[in-house]
Amino acid sequence: MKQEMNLQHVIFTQGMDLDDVLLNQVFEKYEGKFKAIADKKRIRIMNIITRKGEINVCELALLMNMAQSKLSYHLKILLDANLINRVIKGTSSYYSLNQDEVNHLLSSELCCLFRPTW
Amino acid sequence: MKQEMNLQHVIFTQGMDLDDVLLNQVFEKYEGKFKAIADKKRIRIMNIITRKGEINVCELALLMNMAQSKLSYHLKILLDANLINRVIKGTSSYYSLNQDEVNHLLSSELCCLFRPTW
DNA sequence: TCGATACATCAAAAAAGGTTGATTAAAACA
DNA sequence: TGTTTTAATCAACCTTTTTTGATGTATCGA
Repeated sequence: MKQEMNLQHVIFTQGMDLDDVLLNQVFEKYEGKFKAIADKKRIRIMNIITRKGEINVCELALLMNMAQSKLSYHLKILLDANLINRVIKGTSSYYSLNQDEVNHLLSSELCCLFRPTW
Repeated sequence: MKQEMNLQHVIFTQGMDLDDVLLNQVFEKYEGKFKAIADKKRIRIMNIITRKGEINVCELALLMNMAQSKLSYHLKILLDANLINRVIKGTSSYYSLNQDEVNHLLSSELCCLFRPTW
């Protein structure tokens, strides 16, 4: 998912000026964030995390009615996109929303879906 | 991409209360919009359209350095998600940004990428 | 009417993403 | 130390999305 600075990238960026290269990096950054959020299961996960404030995989699996491995897969995608945070306590992983990141990404209306105050 | 009101859907929504069903519809709606924008080529298309105000496929193909059929494919995805508008003039299709939709979806910072005033 | 232009659409192939069940690893506790 | 709990990871499989090159359709000008 994440674009490496590989040969293809180098070839692609030849003949582009600096502005274009920088702009392209911005596009790639947002592509990653939007890909993470572009899934109704993951939107629902974020919504539940928001309402619970903090939740572990076990409890989330029950609420989502979803197998643990599948959940871990989706949580990793959200975590890699920096949309959620993880804190490990004992054998459990507790996840919470990265409110700042979400606020900087989504419209204020949309953020309602991911705000504890409702 | 678009979820139909099929048997699976009906089974899925059994045992959920009305709030859950409605919330799920919201999640599906945003899944669609985010999927459309979760691609750096399409983000770049939107950015170019924004700066040009209005542009046809031919000119866009030159600027993007992209085959016409591929471009039509991506434009259709953005159009279906209601993120851009199309007006047909003669044999040409002119595309422009759906500013309202974008504003309701993205943070004001992010909207900068899709505002003519820069 | 006969090309030429502009664009959408199609079917097949390739690439990316998601699911599944099993395995691994680390902490907790008897 | 042996067992249980929690969650991450893996490989095989399946599904969805994207690319490709070709074809279809409508408009325009000669």
